[in-house]
Amino acid sequence: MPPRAQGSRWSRVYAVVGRIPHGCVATYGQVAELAGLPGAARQVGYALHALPRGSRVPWQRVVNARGGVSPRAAWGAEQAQRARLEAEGVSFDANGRVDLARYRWRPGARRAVRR
DNA sequence: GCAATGACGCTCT
DNA sequence: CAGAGCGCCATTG
Repeated sequence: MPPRAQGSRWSRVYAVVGRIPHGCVATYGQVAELAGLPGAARQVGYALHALPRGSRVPWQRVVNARGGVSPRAAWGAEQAQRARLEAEGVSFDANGRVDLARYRWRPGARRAVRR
C-alpha cells in the first residue's frame, strides 16, 4: 500500500535528490544520510516510489549502492531511467550498472566527475 | 501501541 | 564481482 506521506520527512529526501547535479548519481544510503535519515535508505526508495510521474525530482539519478537500478513496480521505468542517465553523460555497463567510482555525486566537490 | 511492509545497505560465502 | 542472508529505520493500517 503505497502511502502518500506528504508532510513527512520524505520531503527532505526529495530536496536532497533535487540537489543532485546533472550527470551525477547518488546512492540511496547517501541520499538518506544527506536527508538526515542515516540508515533509512529504505525509506528513501520508498519515498521515491511514491513520487508521481512528472515530478521534477530527478529520482532517476538515485541508484542503489551497486550503481544499478532497482526493479520497481513500474515496468519500463527502469529502462527510462537508464536512457535518461545516459543522456546526461552517465555510462552504463553491460549489466546496467553505472560506475559509482566515477559518477557518484560528491557533495562539496566542485568537479562532479573527479579526474 | 503493535505488527507488517518496503525502488536498500552491509557482510559473508 | 555475484549471490544470499540479516538488519536498518520510517510510515501505514
